[in-house]
Amino acid sequence: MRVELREQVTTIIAQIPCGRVTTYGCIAKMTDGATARSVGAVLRTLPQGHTLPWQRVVSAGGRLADHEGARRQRELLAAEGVLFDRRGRIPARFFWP
DNA sequence: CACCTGACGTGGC
DNA sequence: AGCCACGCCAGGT
Repeated sequence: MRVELREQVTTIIAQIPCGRVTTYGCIAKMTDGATARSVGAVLRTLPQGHTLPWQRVVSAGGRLADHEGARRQRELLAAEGVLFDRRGRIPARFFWP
């Protein structure tokens, strides 16, 4: 993918406050031409040792995307105060712009 | 170049 | 609610 795109995406994710989340689609709209799928591609190919709060990126409707780290993601979010409703979804009040 | 495979979103049923 | 096409696009084979 284009380098500027990776930079835009990583920059945005780095700005998500602790205890808040945002979606792939939302990030995509903030960048210049990215799609939700390409945002996912960026997260998938992050280098080892990065410090990005990747756990704060969720799917539309506050659901967690189905991937290997989903279990871990849920723990990290819960640890920073993000709650899940009984259907496993994150309420809108935790969304960052 | 032609496929295939995803950390997606939306709309229809 | 759950399932399923479809559109989308970056990377790998």
